This record gives sequence, structure tokens and C-alpha cells, in this order.
Amino acid sequence: MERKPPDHITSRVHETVAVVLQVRGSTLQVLLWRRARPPAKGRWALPGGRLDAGETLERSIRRHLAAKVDVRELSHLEQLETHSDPTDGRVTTAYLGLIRSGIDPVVPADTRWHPVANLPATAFDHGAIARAGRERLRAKLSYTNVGFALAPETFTISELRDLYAAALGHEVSATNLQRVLLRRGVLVTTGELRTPGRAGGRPAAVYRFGSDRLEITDQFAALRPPETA
Amino acid sequence: MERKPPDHITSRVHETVAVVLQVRGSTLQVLLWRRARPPAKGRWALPGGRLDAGETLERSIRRHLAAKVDVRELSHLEQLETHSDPTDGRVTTAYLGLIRSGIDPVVPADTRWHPVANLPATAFDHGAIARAGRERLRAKLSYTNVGFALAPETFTISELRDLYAAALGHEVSATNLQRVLLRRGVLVTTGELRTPGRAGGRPAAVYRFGSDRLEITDQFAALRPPETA
DNA sequence: TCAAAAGTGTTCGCGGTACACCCATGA
DNA sequence: TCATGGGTGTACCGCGAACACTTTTGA
Repeated sequence: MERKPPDHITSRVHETVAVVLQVRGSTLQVLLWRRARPPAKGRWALPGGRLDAGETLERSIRRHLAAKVDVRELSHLEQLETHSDPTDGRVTTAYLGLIRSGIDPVVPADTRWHPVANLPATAFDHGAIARAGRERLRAKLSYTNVGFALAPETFTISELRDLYAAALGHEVSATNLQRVLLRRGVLVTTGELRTPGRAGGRPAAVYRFGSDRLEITDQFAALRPPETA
Repeated sequence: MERKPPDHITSRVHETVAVVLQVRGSTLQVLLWRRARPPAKGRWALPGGRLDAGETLERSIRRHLAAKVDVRELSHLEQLETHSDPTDGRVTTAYLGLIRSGIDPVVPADTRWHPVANLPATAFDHGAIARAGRERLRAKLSYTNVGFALAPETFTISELRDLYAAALGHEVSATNLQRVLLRRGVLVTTGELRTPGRAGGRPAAVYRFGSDRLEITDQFAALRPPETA
């Protein structure tokens, strides 16, 4: 098949990268850093790096992320796909990381937030990986409580609607969002009210997510066991 | 943290394994082989092995599987999770493979089918990986056309019901299964009829899946864009 | 009193389930 | 003609979408 490099054992490099997403302004953005050296010099890449010996994948990505953001600000982290590139012998395990809206983490000079919908020229296949991360988030917003990882501790329904709209990329009705999330028991009322802005309007109720760990809230309806079981 | 082995670069071993599932009889079974040598001698393991240099992950798992079954009989293959074990420096990328019901592939002497619901003592965390594979299959049976990868080329609705029941682990109504899959356009009538057995009964219509590539047939209903877009 | 923003009530429709009923065949 | 298995007709129901309408505030 392919010719083997002289040392067939050391040729493999395993690395971890993360698609770190946050809603900033009204757009879903991803954290990228600009490569100063070859390969792919000048292009934008996902944060990450080599897997060390005696290190788990998750520890590895957390360690590499620490160089770019304060990892304590990560509200959620889950694994995406693992890709292999046979030409350069690189294996990459991608993660999806989420940061709550509202915080503005300190990042190094080479690092920037970019709208996922409008990525610059990326190194390797990092553009595709970032888009895959967004798709994963989109899907999970529908049937899990991941919203907790995008939203601040407390919020009003319309603030939450704006977050969902940014993450999903389409308009979201505050009315239905509220009803769905309350019916599923995902949202909890805090009892507080937000006093309206200068423009007036009825004071908004303040909510929070009931849990800050991923839970499946809407099991697939299809082909489930009969109720008379 | 952990002490590093002298040569910190070569310590990583990347391997691929596969959860190969098939409905046999009326049970969902997984292909395992018995390890004849340490580590985990005598325990049952998923087929797989080392990732070679210059090889993609998918090529690797296909190559290793070829030693256990005729890979041409694999009707579907997709990636599951990648696990790392820091104690022995092993990274494992798991795949899910499916074989249509009805064929009985030739397998080596050390290899056996085992019901996923009742696994023997497995090597490493292969038991958990096998169960994760079954969960993935279960979920996808609900919202995709993966059924094609479990069923023979053509079949009657009640044969298909038995397959789904075995894979899902609960009773399935032939009536509703037929309606759901026809409504989604997943099943196609061949026009043929199956002549009834000795017990009589109306002849059953013969169906096949319209596609033998994975397709999402039932997008999540929740939080989709407004129709007036 | 008016505009703005939040929240509720009500209707609709889709898709999946449940179940009664009809159809075609072998013995 | 009866048992057996296959298939259809119909009613129901949960859930999300749409939208009109009410509530509460600031100016």
C-alpha cells in the first residue's frame, strides 16, 4: 500500500483541538489563533496540541486550552469526531467547548473570536471541524438542556431567546421557547423581576436553568416501547 | 503527575476497534474474539488493532476487521467515541459496524457472536464500548434509515418488525412500523408477495429499503426555524 | 394615554400510538 | 369455515408552532 516511513512507530502524532463557542453580541463565535509558523503559517487554527504520555484526551485538551482561555470558564466540554490525515500522519480528536454569554475571557494577542458563519482561511480542516461543532450544538439545543452552557446564571426569556437565535441561526419565538423549556422542566423561576429599561414595558421574570449538567430532555418520540409495558 | 516513560514520543499507541452488530435469531449480537495472550488473556475483546502509519482510521478498522469477517458484508460503518487509557498509554477509536441479518459470515476459531445484552468478561473497557454501540444503533433506528443495514435486501413487514424488536430490545408493532417507515418514504414496495407458510394467512407484501446509505429521515421537531422564513 | 416589552389563552396540525376491523390464504 | 397472519381505517393525544390578546411598565 503506502510506503512506511523509516520509524513506523514514532510517525504518529495524536493531538486534541477544541471548538470553543460563545454567543458574543448576537453571533455565535469560535475561538481561533493565528499560526505564526509553518505549517499553515498565517492561517487560523483551533486551540489544541499534542497529547502527552500518561494523559487522557480530556486532560490534554483542557491543558492546551488553558494557554488560550481560563478553562474554569468552560461551562461544557464534550468530544466530537476523531480525524486522521494519512499524508502527515496526524490524528486529531476534536472537542466542543462552550462558554456562557456575558463573560469576556482574556485571550493572548494571537487569538481572536470569529463568527462561525464567516470563518477566515483556516489551517488543516479546522474550518470543517468548527462547523461540525456548531451542528452538534444546534442539534443538542433541541433535545437537551445545553442552553445552560450558553446562558449566564440568570436571564430573562427574551435574553435567552436572543442567545438561542444566535446559536441556531434563525429567529426564535420567545413565547414558544418559554413554554417548551418550562414544560420540559429545564427552566426554573427565580422569583426576581428585571426592572424595564428606559423604553418601558412590563418587568421580565428572571429564570435560570435547573441543572448545569447535560441532560436529555426530549427523548426521540419514534419507535419507543409501548406504554402498556 | 505520572512518571513519563523514557521515550515520551513512542509511548502512545493508537488502535481502532469495532462493535460489529448483527441480529441473529431474535437477539442483537456482537462479534468478540478471545484473547490468547496477555494482557487480558482469556477475556473477550472487540476486533481491531494498531493504526499503521499513513493509514486513515477507517482504513485501519477495515483492515483489522478483514481478519475476522468478510468486510464486504459490512453494510454500514460509522465512528463512535475515542477513549484514552492513561495507565497503559493506549488510545482507542471505536467504530460501529452493522451486518445484515440472514448472512452467517465465516469467522476464525477464536471468534464468537455474543448477545449484547449478556456479555462475557471483556478485555479493557470493551464491554462498555459495545453497549455504547448498541445505544447509538437504538437512537439512529428512530430518526434515520439505518434499518437498511440490519435487514436483508428484501423482507416482509413482520420480518422487519422482528429485526427492530431485537435491536431495540422491546416489542414493536408491525402496524405502526409499516406506517411510519412508509410515510417517511424509507420503505419501497417491490410488488412481490410472499406465499404464506403451512399455517396459512394472507400473503405478505415484500419490501426493501429505498436507500442503502445513511439518511436522516426525521429531523428533530423542536426549535426548528419558522415556516414563514 | 400611548408605545413598548412580557406573558397568557387558544387554535391548529403533524406525527406517532392504539385498537378495532377487514382481507387472503391453508388446512 | 375456521384459524392464522397481513393490512387498513380511524380515533386519540402530546407537543410544538402560530397568533391574538392581555398585563405592566416608562415617558
